[in-house]
Amino acid sequence: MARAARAEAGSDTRERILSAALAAFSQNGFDGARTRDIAARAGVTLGLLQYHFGSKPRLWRAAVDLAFAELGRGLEALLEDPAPRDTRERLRLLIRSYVAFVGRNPEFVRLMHDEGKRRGPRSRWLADRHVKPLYDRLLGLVGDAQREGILRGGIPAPHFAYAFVGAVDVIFHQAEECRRVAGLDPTDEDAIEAHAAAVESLFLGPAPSRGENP
Amino acid sequence: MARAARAEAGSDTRERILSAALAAFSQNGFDGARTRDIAARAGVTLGLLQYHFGSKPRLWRAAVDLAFAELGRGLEALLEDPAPRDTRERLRLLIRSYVAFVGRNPEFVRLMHDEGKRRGPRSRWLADRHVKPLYDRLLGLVGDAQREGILRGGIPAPHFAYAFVGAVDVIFHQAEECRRVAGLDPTDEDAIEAHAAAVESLFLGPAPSRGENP
DNA sequence: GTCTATATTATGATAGAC
DNA sequence: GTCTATCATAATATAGAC
Repeated sequence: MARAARAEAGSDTRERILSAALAAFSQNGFDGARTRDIAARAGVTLGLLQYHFGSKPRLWRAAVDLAFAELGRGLEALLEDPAPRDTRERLRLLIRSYVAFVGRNPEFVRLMHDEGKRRGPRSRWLADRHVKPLYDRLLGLVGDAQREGILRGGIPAPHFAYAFVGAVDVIFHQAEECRRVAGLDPTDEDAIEAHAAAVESLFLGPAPSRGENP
Repeated sequence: MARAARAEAGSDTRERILSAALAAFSQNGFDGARTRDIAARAGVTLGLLQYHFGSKPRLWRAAVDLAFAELGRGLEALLEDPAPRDTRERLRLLIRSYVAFVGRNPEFVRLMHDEGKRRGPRSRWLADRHVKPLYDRLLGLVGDAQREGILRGGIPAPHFAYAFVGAVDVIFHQAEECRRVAGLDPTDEDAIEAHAAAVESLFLGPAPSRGENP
């Protein structure tokens, strides 16, 4: 099994590089991230990055694919599997899960925001390959929930969708700023929980009949 | 008036450079922006940037100061001058003005988001000098409005504040992405208006007694 | 697969003429 | 104040040994 062993070892290194790249790109953006730094974080040398990924843009794309795969694993299970009682409860779970995912993986939002503001091939690749499918699903959910009267109507779905993801994402995207100006670490589990409750309350309205004090 | 004329000319060039720098830094981030490109956009040469600002970080700070000065002019007038009827109406106007400002000056949010995610001297300078004062005022407004029952209570003010700015900012920050995935240009005046209405509805609740159709 | 060079640009900064 | 060089460095990418 010499071949399998080699593949195994190589694949492990590949993953360490990818993980380091994800961290570097999300912290410093595409331009701010340095391939030398990524190699050092992964404990390898520069030449190996070139061997495995060929170029900085290719490495970036592989890292983005990884980030979205993690999001997929975090959300798919929820959306398909554990039978949600009704649409409202399904939405509530989705909000909770999304806030928890972003709170624990803020690098995901940072990657998206670094490119979402630009024109250019990277930006288009990201929008077409990853953002569009997510956006379409979110738009569908919002539209359905509005028609069922669960979400406030009268708000165009795109504006609703962007207001929602913005309300969730920014506190985690700006975690450093938040720590400094608000003295609050939003990535604490307590803060994640508090933010999930805040977003749920703002977008779903106060929970109906759960026996809490007025 | 030879001296004044020279100062005038110099000051005009300085402003062109600053304006070009603001555009470049907000589009591409600090690391992505190139001093050569900024010089070209301003119609001057590299040496002149060095003469006027000394270094790239100093130029960046000057551009950020400019962006926040523009925000200040956009909001101060509103917060002080045109007597608002009551707290609710004052909040409503503030929301409208902030959405309009961000919609017409998305570079402002992009500057903040490029640094708010990082550690480092630039990030700290921005947080301490510009973000903290704004944040404190917003926190005060939110707290007051919650006590008066105008804003939904039970949400910790920092979470409310970040949810609010996020709900406003992201659609404009991600304008390029939004055009591509949603087919909507959020910087259109109509879209700005629609987003202001969406945020107002989400955070202030439906307008009371304005005679619209159910 | 992994490393140690090295080549090639392109960047921020400087020096000095006008 | 403004421009035209030029410097020094740091980045990505390549070549080739092991």
